[in-house]
Amino acid sequence: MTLDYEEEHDLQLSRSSSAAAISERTLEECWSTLQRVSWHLFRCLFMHKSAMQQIQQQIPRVGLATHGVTGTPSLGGNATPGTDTKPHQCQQCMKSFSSNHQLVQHIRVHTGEKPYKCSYCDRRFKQLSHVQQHTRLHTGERPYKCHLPDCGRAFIQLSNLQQHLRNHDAQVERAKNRPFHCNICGKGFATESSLRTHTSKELQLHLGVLQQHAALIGGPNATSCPVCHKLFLGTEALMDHMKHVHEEKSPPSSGTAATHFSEIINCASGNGNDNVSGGGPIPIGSQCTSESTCARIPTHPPTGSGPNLSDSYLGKRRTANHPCPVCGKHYVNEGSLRKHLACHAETSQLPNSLRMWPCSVCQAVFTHENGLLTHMESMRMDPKHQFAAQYVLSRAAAEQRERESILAATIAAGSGAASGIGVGEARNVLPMGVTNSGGSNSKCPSPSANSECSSNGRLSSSSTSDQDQEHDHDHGLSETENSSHNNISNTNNNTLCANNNSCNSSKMNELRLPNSSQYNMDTGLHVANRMSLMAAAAAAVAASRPPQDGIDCSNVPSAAVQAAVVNLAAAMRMNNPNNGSTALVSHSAHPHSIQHQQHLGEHPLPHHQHPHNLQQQQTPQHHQQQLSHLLGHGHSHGNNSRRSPNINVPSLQMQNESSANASSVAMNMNVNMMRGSIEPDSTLGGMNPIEALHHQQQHHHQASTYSQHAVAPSTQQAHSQHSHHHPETALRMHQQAEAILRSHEVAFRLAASTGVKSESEQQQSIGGNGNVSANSNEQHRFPTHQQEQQVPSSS
DNA sequence: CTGGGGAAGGGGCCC
DNA sequence: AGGGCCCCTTCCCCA
Repeated sequence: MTLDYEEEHDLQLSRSSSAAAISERTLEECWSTLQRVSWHLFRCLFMHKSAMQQIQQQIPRVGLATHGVTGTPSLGGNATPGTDTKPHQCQQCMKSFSSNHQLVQHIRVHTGEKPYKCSYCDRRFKQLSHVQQHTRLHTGERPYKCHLPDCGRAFIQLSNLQQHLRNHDAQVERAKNRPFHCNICGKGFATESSLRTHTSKELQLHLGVLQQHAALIGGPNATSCPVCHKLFLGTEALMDHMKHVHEEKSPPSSGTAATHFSEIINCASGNGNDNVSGGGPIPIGSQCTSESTCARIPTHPPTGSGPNLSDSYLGKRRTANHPCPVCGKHYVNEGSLRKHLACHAETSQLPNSLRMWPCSVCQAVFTHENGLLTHMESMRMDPKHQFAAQYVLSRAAAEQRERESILAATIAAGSGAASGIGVGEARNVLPMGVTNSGGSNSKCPSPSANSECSSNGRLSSSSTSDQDQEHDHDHGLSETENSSHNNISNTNNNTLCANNNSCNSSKMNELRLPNSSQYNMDTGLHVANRMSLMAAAAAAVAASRPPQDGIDCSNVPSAAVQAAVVNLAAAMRMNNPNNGSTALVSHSAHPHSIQHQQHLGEHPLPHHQHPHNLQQQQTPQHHQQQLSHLLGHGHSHGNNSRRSPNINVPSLQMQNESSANASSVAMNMNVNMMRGSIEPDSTLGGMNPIEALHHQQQHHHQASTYSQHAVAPSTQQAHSQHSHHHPETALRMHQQAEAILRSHEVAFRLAASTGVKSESEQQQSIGGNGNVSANSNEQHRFPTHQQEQQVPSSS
């Protein structure tokens, strides 16, 4: 070995003489020489002596090779290290190849030669096959297709397909390794404990969002099931639902949802006391003081501000770096922050001055309607935006027509009312400027307008069963664009969309004067104007009837009282969750109805069954229960004429303050949501004024489909009065509503005693409000001439 | 940060 | 011997 080293040393010394000429060589030659020397040193150290001796014989030739890269083997036929079948060695990297062809190809790695040029672009390649492969980019050829069902992806390179298939396998494998699936989001988990951990978080998230949603549409006592999103009045009913429905139906792995939900409910109740009997809503983002319960419930990442429900959803993909100046919660963008600011009285004015027009598909938020329209116009060819764009743009066009017709109708109606307009005349003006002639549904130019979720681009119909809910969840999450947050938004959207009919009038008001503070006042005036028209029409109805039962004609309700009646009906309609909630839980059957059906031994209705059918099955006791929770005591139910004297007016006073506050919150929060477009009420023809009003108010709710983002804790009343910003204003409105209620008491007594209508007739018209309203609702969704003709005449 | 797809490049093998 | 094909790895980008 020593000899070998000496020999090698001599070799290097002998080269040192030639090294004097290094300066004359190119750097490349130096590098090549260095590589060769290094390689020989390597061989001196690790190879057998005999081999080394052989190498020494070869060294002079190697060392003297000028460029070291030749088409002929420089080391001889079997001198290639490690193998005898690769005689062709690269003199640069000393790699050996079995053929000169391979060596030449390899040498291009060093030389950078790219002899093959793409015929479509300027790219050049070292191998012809690479050019051919690259050419597929230009030709669009994707010869390698995934054979798996529901995939069908195609690839330019086979290796990419193979990798894709491996991904498929990996997904299946992951699914196998994660048999515990979350009932809410569908995610899989390897262990039940991890599922429980996740479920707790998920329930908190959903609970918050859904609670906002529930409060918005169902009043302060309403709450939603985080699993199936059904709406309940009070947590007691919800817990009962969770216990009986999801505990029983759920597989063992998902049964934890109900358990955890109970924990969270108790946790959210504050002190650990069973506050559920109170039926109060769970405070959004409330801090739990019950350590015994909360210790088992994982909390959200420590943001310093407690569980932030919205943040957690949004934060999955984006950074929440827009802090709320009031509570410190962080939001991912300014739009989200704006919406949140409406929650705080201190900043509630701000969002109104910065009202938003969010795209229901992407996260874009615009400060002007034109921005949204432009966005939709530009994105209408985008598959994701296609439906929403069509919907928004068509509605924008409809709104324009609507504004014109409103103006004309208001003028005409005002003059008509002043001169004692008849019912038939009123009919022509009451439906918000849309005459009852023709009967064609001109208000929904978009095919998606009838869909309940078109604003979101998701046109799936509502679902009733829990299975459908799960299905919806699964698909919602399978869409990568639809994060959990979006999923919730969809839920809200579904709910609100189905209630679309009730939102339209306010939406129309909003659209008339969309941007100024004057808008609110004018909105109220416009409402009042409509109310007066309604009252005039109602008065005409009453006047057209002869006095009965010896009632003095002087006691016949005056137009003002009739107006109060109508206004009350409006207030009741707005406040009563039954009207909306039948559709509020659009994607699921009305929970109360289902409960009631279950009590009656009936089967839950299929999801396509219209809500009004469910509503019809509600019991008066059920209404009474709801009345105790909601500001709007009355409901235009068939039995209303009997129950109206029992309206608990004082309770209104009790709830005024909270309702006013809530309404001030909701009004701000819902401005965005209320930006739903108008759907002209062409189907209202043939209704009496009250029916028409109910119908309009249903549209008022329905209009909320337009936007999906704003979900705020609010009362239903606040929802109905969203256009008023100040709590004082809301309070005044409530006081006025109270006065109206009192007037209504009188009016209804009069109406009942005078027999303006038989009870059966009232069930069809007023009392059967649910029926008629729902019919109108259904007409709205599936308008036909026949349906219009089926509307019972009020006179 | 992670997963997935697109694309390029290097090397082996067959004909 | 050389063209062509295939496999594999790696890098980059995007959601």
